[in-house]
Amino acid sequence: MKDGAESRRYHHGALREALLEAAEAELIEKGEDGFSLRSTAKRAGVSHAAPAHHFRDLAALLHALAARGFDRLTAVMKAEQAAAGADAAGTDDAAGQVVAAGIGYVRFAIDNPALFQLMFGGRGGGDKPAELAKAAEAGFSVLVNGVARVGGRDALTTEAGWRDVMAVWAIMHGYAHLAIGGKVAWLSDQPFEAQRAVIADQVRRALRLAEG
Amino acid sequence: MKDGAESRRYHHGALREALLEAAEAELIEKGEDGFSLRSTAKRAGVSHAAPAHHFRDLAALLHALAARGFDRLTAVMKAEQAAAGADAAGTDDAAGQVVAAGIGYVRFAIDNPALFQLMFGGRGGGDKPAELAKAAEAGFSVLVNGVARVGGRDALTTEAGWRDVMAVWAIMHGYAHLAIGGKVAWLSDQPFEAQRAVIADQVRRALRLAEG
DNA sequence: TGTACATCAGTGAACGCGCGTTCACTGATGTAC
DNA sequence: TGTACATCAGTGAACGCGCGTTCACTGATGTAC
Repeated sequence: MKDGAESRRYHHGALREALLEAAEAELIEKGEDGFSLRSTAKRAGVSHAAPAHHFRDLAALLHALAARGFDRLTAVMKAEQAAAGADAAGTDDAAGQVVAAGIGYVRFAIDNPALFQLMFGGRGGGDKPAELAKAAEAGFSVLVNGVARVGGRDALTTEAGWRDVMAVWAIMHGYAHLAIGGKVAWLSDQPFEAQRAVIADQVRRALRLAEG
Repeated sequence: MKDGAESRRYHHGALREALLEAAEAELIEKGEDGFSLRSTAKRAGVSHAAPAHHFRDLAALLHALAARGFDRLTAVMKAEQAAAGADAAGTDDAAGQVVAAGIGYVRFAIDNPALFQLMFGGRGGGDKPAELAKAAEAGFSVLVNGVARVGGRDALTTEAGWRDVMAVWAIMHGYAHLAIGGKVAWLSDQPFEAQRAVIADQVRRALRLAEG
């Protein structure tokens, strides 16, 4: 890591990162089944034994990949919130922020279906490392904070707040999962932009807000 | 099949059914990864080559298993509807039927997590047989018909009806998926009965109905 | 600036494993006469 | 009721495969003096 990111000296210098990128590409191409450590190493241009120096085992690699996924999910949600805030810094703002988070959530899922499925209950189970839990929680707290601003209360300690959070999360998650799974042809066929209004409507239902 | 269901003559007589039951047990014990044709055959007490006489290949077995799952999902939804109808054949009935269907949906998922995940986008992808699509549609139509009764319109040909259907489906599906995935400790720790009120509330939100 | 040495991150061969599938086979079942 | 025969549903051996992981190794990198 002494010289820049372009460095291709061998000892590779950034193999861990390269492996994670290769792993994600493999995941996209082959799906969760079909994914393997060996083909990931091959894609990274390295012998199949090399990853052992960076990841204890296959599960560790998948956990790291999932953690990165949660980081990106959080970033996408926040980016949508920022864009929405810029658009209309107006009256309905708090609800608009939750809607934006929801749109980001679904957008991430549709843009990264294989990763999304890995993150939520996919392969590499067992003892999740703390790093992964922490990344997942960061995404969750974007949602919780948004709902708290709408309700004007702590969203996790009151029954009503908790129900709001669960409703929004469930409806976003369900929509994302159904869209990814191709269970609803209409969803899968639409470009994402056409789905924004539907998602916004659904989040508002979950919060018991009037139609947008 | 000449004599009763108890028959254990060899030629087994009901190997296809026995394999499906063994496969489900394997799925529950080992999860989707770890599932294999060979261990399924072994569990059914038969050589690992025997299944080939009943299922073209592994994918065919999984598709059949998923189709059975959809049949049972449909049955559970209808059973909840029947129970709800018996309880209170009253005013709010149409909405109550959708709520009951939603409760049945989630209950099935929680009682059969591995099967539920197989049914929705799990392993054995590729060309789904018509039998599977038909079984899935039967479940879907329970939901659609229920929503139509609430809205008093065809739920699939109007935009508003379509949004109602999607909102209910998404929120049920998301709740089920999150509960199964153990993402929400609170959910996973509760007995199902304690979750009924929460699920009912969520379905009512999806339909834009007043609090139950 | 040069040399000796420890450490680190690769290599490639080898391991044992369980998998799905194919194959020739066998023996029981059901049918035609 | 008995016999010949086709069909069907099993068996067990064998195939080739890709997998995760281990191992002794090698050669480059970085450090101490």
